[in-house]
Amino acid sequence: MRISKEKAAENRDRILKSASRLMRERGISGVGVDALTEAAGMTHGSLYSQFGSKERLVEEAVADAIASKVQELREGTTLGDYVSQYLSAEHRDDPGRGCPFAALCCEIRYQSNGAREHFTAGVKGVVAWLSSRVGKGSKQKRREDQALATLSSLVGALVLARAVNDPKLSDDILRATRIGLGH
Amino acid sequence: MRISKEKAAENRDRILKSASRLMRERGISGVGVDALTEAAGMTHGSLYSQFGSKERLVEEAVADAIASKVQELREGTTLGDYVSQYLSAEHRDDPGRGCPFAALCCEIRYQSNGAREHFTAGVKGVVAWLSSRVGKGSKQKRREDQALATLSSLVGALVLARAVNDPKLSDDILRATRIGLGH
DNA sequence: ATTATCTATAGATCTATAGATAATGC
DNA sequence: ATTATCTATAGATCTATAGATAATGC
Repeated sequence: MRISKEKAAENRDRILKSASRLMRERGISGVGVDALTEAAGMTHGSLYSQFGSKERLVEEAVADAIASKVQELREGTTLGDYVSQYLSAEHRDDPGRGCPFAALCCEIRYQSNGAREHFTAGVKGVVAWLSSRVGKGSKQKRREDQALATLSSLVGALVLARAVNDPKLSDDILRATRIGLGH
Repeated sequence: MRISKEKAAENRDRILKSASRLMRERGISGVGVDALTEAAGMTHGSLYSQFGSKERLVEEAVADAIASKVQELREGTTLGDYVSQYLSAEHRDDPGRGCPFAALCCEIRYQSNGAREHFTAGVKGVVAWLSSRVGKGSKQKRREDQALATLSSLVGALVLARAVNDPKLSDDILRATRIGLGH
């Protein structure tokens, strides 16, 4: 049952998109090759012909997740929009389509150099984006520091809001951090 | 080869302490029952007589890790001390003895209710501690919000500093967040 | 002829249990 | 007699590979 080049490329992309979502929902070590390919409607064999190993799929999926989130930013998002969307209950409750930094920040330490490289490049990209909208009028250096501190707040708040058991505490973390960032 | 009650209690504690450290170093799903007991000088069989399951050991180890970190706080630590120690290169490079929130925040979602409960209670405890030293003179509500935002910044910065591949970026995240918190 | 996918399976690892062992605790 | 530990092993799951299949692409 050989498949056309076009169809094969589609299948590859479907595995990549499923992986990108499942990794964020269940963690990288929490999802096996069976689950990854089954979600794309295939058996695990095709993962190996398309990517060679789980490790390489993870690398591509990390890059893809970050790229598609950065894509969303490009179209004239303001800092205020970004912060309030980032620290919303909707974002907290939908990790699969949410920020890859928040979803993968703890696990990325145990991954391949390639995956960590993509993650790091992604952080630099978002920090650059934030730098251009934060602390208007300040010096370049000061703005980059503010961007780094802002990203830390955002990621920390989201991750903690997802971690705790108590819905009120979770809401409070998001709201208090929003206020702390001036939104 | 039965062991005295005293010795058995010591063994139990040694498993607990190893688990508390290994979980933070390698992640909960990154460490198996063999590694957990071997680090305490025993075979995996004793884990089951002492704790019944990995799940219950994890619950106790989460509670123990948090309790021993809170212990460190009690003795007249200032907010400034806490922040600069928290955001230090030493803390970043020694997760096994570091903050359990930063180490486990992403994985705790997948754990038992018991483990999440201990985590959540720990967060509340540290938030209360921070509330009493933050924004002197402000109203109670405002101080709690500041405490929540501070904890988000701390955890986010540490987790990101550990995640990225680039040592300079990692240092910058810690430094910029320290400045952002006014230290 | 090439190759994307599937099926079957290998080999490693992971959690858990059963039964044996031997010193403690009564 | 009780019980903490060890050893052996079950059973599940995980990553990866080999070989068969069958439609594409030349």
